[in-house]
Amino acid sequence: MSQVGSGGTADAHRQPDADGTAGARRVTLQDVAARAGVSRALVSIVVRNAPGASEATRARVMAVAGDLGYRPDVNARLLARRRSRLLGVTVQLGHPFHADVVTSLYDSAEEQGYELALSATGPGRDERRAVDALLGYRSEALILLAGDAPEAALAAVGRRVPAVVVARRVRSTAVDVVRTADDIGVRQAVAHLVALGHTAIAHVDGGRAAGAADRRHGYRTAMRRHRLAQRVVTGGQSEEDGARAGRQLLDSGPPTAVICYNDRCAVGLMDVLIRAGIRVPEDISVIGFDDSHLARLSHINLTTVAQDVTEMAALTVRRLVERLEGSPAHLERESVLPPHLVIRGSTGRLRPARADGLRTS
Amino acid sequence: MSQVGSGGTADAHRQPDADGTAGARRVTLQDVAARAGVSRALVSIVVRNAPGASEATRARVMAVAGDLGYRPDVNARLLARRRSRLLGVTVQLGHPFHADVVTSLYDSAEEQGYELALSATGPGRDERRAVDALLGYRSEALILLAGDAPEAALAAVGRRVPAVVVARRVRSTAVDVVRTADDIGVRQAVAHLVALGHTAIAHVDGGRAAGAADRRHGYRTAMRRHRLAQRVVTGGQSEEDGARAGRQLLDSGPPTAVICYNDRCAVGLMDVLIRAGIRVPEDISVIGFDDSHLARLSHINLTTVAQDVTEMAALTVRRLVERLEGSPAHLERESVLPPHLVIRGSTGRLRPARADGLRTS
DNA sequence: ATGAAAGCGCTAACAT
DNA sequence: ATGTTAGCGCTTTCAT
Repeated sequence: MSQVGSGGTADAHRQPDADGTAGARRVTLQDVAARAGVSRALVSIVVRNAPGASEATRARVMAVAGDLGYRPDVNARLLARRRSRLLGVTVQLGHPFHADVVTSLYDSAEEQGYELALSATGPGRDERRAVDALLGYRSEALILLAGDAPEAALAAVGRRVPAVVVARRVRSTAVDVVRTADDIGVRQAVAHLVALGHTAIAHVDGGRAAGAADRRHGYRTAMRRHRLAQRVVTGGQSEEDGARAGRQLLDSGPPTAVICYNDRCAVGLMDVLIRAGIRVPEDISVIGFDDSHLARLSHINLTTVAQDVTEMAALTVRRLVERLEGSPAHLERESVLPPHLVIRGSTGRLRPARADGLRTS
Repeated sequence: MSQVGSGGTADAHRQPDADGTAGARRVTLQDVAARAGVSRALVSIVVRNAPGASEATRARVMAVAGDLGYRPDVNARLLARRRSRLLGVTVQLGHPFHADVVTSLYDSAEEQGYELALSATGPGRDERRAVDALLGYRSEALILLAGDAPEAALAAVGRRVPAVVVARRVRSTAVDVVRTADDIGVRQAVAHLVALGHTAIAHVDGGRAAGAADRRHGYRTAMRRHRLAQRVVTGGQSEEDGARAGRQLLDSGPPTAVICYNDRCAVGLMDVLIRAGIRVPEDISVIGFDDSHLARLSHINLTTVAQDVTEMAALTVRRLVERLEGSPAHLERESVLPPHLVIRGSTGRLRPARADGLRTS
């Protein structure tokens, strides 16, 4: 209550610019203890809501703490505690799927009484750097989401601390893996398209991206089973990659349906196609992967293979916690979750005759 | 010394799953010191690369540290140091502009010898929570990027620790602000369109989002100056908002040019327009804001108002460092950076006659 | 129920 | 150049 505005009991009210420098001395446990007339240990008990303090003291201490604007120092806490209860996460900034996963991770972690430490990868900052930072923060375990470290590096990490690699296949047994059955997802996508009457189904793959090999394999297998001609175009994980593939498809005569490595790729592809006058889904059906928020946008309305993000996050955290707390219920290192197809508006029944093909501007 | 582990130089090589639980005991300074036969202080000096150790010792200690896989504990370091040199950042995951800013912040911070702590906001996790986490980590100063906290809360934060709000206007003098001259950006956009012959220029605004009011105001002012009729449509900061606005524009007869609150909004709008058979830029010109990587995608190729992200990041960090280190060169609390228009392919000269308008499907 | 004391892993004077 | 000694802010036995 006292924290909101400018008034209150005023200790917290400071003038950072009065002296130019903002010597914001931290309010410590000691301060609270002194003011409340008790020992630090007792204050510790109270603020942690641990047993061992009378209601009266509890109330008084809490009041003082609030008054002073006391905020526990997480670091000191970690240092003093045997355990840090910190889970480190490497994430690729600006990647919708990662954003979704992290959001779920926050929930799962909190549920289990753990905190999350984030470290971003990006241009000039690879997963290795991110991992180093996380380890330096005393993360007890790592969640590798960024996906751009070589397998050997991942294995090395797994040998130091419990780690789970999310949404990526890894051979090494040094790390746990929680991923989606990518091949099955693509298989479902193919089946859906076949049921709609499509036969000319292309796959814009993800190149060397996480899961790309499996998705490609799933496509090949499914097409073979349906006795259909395969057509794989090199794509990638970004919109730009999808756009490039789209242009290539345009040049070489587009199929009637495309399954893309992921939603971002599909969006890039669709953009190029639509700008060329090809209608989705009337002229061509498009399927993405991830069911990220991109796919759900009303105007995109993309049929896509959904990964069960919530379950992946929950499983990831549970797995790590089990390892950390020594109750290895799961002995297998790999969990493969089934995906499911979310049918939206970007796929449709094959029209006997193509409307008008390209509209030459 | 007996604690080092299982002997040999291969101490770092562990089998986390041998016993089910991964009791990964940390390698401490003490361990290295014992093994190298020197004091902890000396090891500390060496690993920090601080002056006060002979080359010989330095080499030996480093070798041992490498052998043991020693990794300094950032927390303990922070706790022991007078200063933490940690800058906390609230960021909205999955927001392209934020991703760009954070990337630059990492660079600027490193340059100044500071580290970044990230805390994400998202569904079920507001900026307040993120700030709490950051403060708990002992951040010496805060960089508020997420932008969804009420002003009063921001002011409260600024009163506790040096803070700069990025890319958002704030009245309170309790926080520093580094932002772009949003109104000027939009003014440049209008000028560009007018030069191309446009007169029916609409603005899809950002509602209550950061900077939206200024951009709206810039639009109104510019249009008034050019003696053009104003048309403001409610938008928002996401693709979805842009799409909605696009549909509205479609219903009520589209203008010949649109200036959007940001790139994401512009992309959503364009998608809807293009799907309706309207060509960009032949039939309608579209301008975004931010020059995020979205705008640079080859198929989007969006004319947009660029914010100087690099400079914003540098300024933000410098400002904070100045306050922290007591050299308040800048007394003003607010820095407003000039934006500049990046002309790409989504804007073009007005065609005298409209091609064919909507293509009724 | 409360307090005293011993660390957690590190840095920073201050000796030597 | 190297070692000693205090802490940093907190948790945790162990007494009282």
